[in-house]
Amino acid sequence: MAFQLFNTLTRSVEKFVPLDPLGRQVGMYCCGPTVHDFAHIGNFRTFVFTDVVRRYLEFRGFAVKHVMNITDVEDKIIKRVQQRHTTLREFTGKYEAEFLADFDALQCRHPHVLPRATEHLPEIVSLIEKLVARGIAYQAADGSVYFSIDKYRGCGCHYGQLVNLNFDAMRVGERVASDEYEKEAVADFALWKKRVPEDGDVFWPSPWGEGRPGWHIECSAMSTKHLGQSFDLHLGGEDLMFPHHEDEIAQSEGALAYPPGQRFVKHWMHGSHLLVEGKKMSKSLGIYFTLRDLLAKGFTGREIRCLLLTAHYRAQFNFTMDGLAGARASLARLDECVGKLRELAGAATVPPEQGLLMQFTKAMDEDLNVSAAWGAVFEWVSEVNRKLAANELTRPQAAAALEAWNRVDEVFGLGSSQQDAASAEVMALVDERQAARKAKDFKRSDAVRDQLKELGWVVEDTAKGPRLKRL
RNA sequence: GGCGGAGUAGCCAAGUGGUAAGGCAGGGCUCUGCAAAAGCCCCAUUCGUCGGUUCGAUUCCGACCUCCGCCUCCA
Repeated sequence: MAFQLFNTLTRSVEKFVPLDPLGRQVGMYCCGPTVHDFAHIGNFRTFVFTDVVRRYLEFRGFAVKHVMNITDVEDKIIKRVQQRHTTLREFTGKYEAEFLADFDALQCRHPHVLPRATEHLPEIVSLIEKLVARGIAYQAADGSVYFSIDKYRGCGCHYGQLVNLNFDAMRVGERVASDEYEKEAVADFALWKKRVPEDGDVFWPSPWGEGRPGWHIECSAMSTKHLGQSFDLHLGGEDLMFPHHEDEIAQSEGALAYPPGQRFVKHWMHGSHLLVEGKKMSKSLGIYFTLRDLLAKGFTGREIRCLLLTAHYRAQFNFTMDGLAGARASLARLDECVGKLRELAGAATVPPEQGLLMQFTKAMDEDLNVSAAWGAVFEWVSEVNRKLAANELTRPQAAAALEAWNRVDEVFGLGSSQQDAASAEVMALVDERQAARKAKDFKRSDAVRDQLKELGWVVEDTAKGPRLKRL
């Protein structure tokens, strides 16, 4: 069985083979957040996707170095810093902290390196210098430095690796009036933006005068600094394919001397976008959620993560409240089964049961087919439940099954539900209900059960006595 | 206009040239004082529409319809 991933460069599913000759180290770069506001659920779909890629690589035995940038200087950021009369550092620091709190709530593993654009000015400037030296970048009359796609192509480089481009047929100037720029060609993009009054004190010195870096260049500078000039995986949302990632390739392959056959990134992956309640997300129409909106509605990070994990990353996914309720119900079924296994398994340590792991691996090996993987998990749940009901599971078997689930959950990252301990008051009610049941005072015992329900607890009568569950 | 993706039960969602995984919701039964949980059973003769290829297509080909994404700083 081979581990295969879709590669945007070839538009096909390919066997994943790392650059490392030993086949062990994997360098992975993910385009991180622009910290100008709370991130929304669409952003988090992408981050959960990248988290699963990383976790599955680790599950497969690769030693992953995961780098995710923080874009902490950009047009919107600067505008808001001015509006709020604050400093760049203070403003971006707040949203970066909020982002990481959300990241934690969704149980995403932290990247090993979280580089910030503003902390990589020397690397950025040096990369632009290389491009200028090679004649691929030029300083325009407006003082900004641009990347010349014509010159780049003149060097024998290929622009348009991720998307099929036809500049003649493009609707130029749809979003940005082309006459605002003094670029040689509309497709050229900014590497260094000259300081303007609206920038306030957000600027850095450079050989081309004071200014700030363009957007794309930071990712080229930071990824190659932390992962080397060639690395295995680069991930992001589908909207980043063009121009962001295409420009990253151009900057990197234009500036750095790549030996024949070697390139900037071996494998590009892009996550598809999200619809909310069947509609495109729109801030102006209020069709979007931040994570805190959903937490405020009483959903947990793991429920949201679970829902985001139900669809394949390249398929458009419709995020709905109904879906969240469904995720909650299926998690409850899973938790119930795992909880029973845990009770039976005790502290026994045994190797994991292979059946589930084989089915799971088979599904995930095919470009992270999470739906098929869930299918395997729930078939396993049914089987475990059947054996538990028939009393056919020995302690070591339960421990082996539990261990298999734990391995699967290293990838899904759902963990256990938060069960806080019952208070003395609750325990007293449970005892009172037991006494009433013993005396066959069922009216009283049902009343106590309702009381417990109001306190947020469900009591289940099992062969081993009452069992409490959080509502 | 250019390029790309998708249409599978009430909802979400896999999949295959040989007759449709799984989850949620729903119905019946068993267990239970009653519940809950769990088990058992039922729940798409059908995969956007129309043609074509084939012994056979949801799966391949063509046309059409619908939805979605990118087209210069949006995950």
